[in-house]
Amino acid sequence: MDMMDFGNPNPNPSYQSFSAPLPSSDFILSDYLVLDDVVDHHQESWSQSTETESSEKAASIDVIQGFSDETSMNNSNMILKRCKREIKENNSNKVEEVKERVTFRTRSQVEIMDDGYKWRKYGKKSVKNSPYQRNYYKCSSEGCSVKKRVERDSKDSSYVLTSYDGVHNHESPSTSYYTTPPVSTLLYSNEWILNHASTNSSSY
DNA sequence: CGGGTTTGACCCGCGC
DNA sequence: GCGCGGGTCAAACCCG
Repeated sequence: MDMMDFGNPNPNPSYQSFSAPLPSSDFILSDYLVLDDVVDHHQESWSQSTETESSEKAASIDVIQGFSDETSMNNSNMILKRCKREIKENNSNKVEEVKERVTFRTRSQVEIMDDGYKWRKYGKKSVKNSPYQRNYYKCSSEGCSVKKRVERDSKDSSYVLTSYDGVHNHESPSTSYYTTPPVSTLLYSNEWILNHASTNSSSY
């Protein structure tokens, strides 16, 4: 299986290489979505509506704001859905358990994308309502529990859905791709999107 | 031989 | 309680 550089679709707030994807071979980055939990909650449609989703999960918090203008986002080939934080209640105490999940939808002919981190495949499952199988990967770095799921979009097989769960607690093995110093997690969530929404429009 | 992949089994949560 | 589906485990296998 060919590997290809995917820029860095990585929820790790410390790095920012999105602006410098290195297209190679048959990788086509002509359409790009940043989504949250889209696989779980929006299977019926990839339409670009954003108005009704936040009400689906009362515990969800939008950390991305300021993109009401979908048209402008479309023009940059990158459509932001939202990033959420899930809050879970734990017995007596209300514990805020942050589960960073970011889902990317990428038009690609291959499913393996090199995002700068080293992944170890640990499972593969067939998915209901999809002819394609979902692959499960863990970050192979010691002590890092970041996971990702990769599956092909059942509605449009030319797209690959990549979901990242968690945040890397280490640097990417290929730090040469990264140029921006670390910023705080929540700040990054905004800045990362904002920067690329404004700078990527002519990248592809 | 070490590290990654494959794949069937197992676990768990959820809906009925 | 039961079945289903998603997620994970781990032994076997593969490959450099």
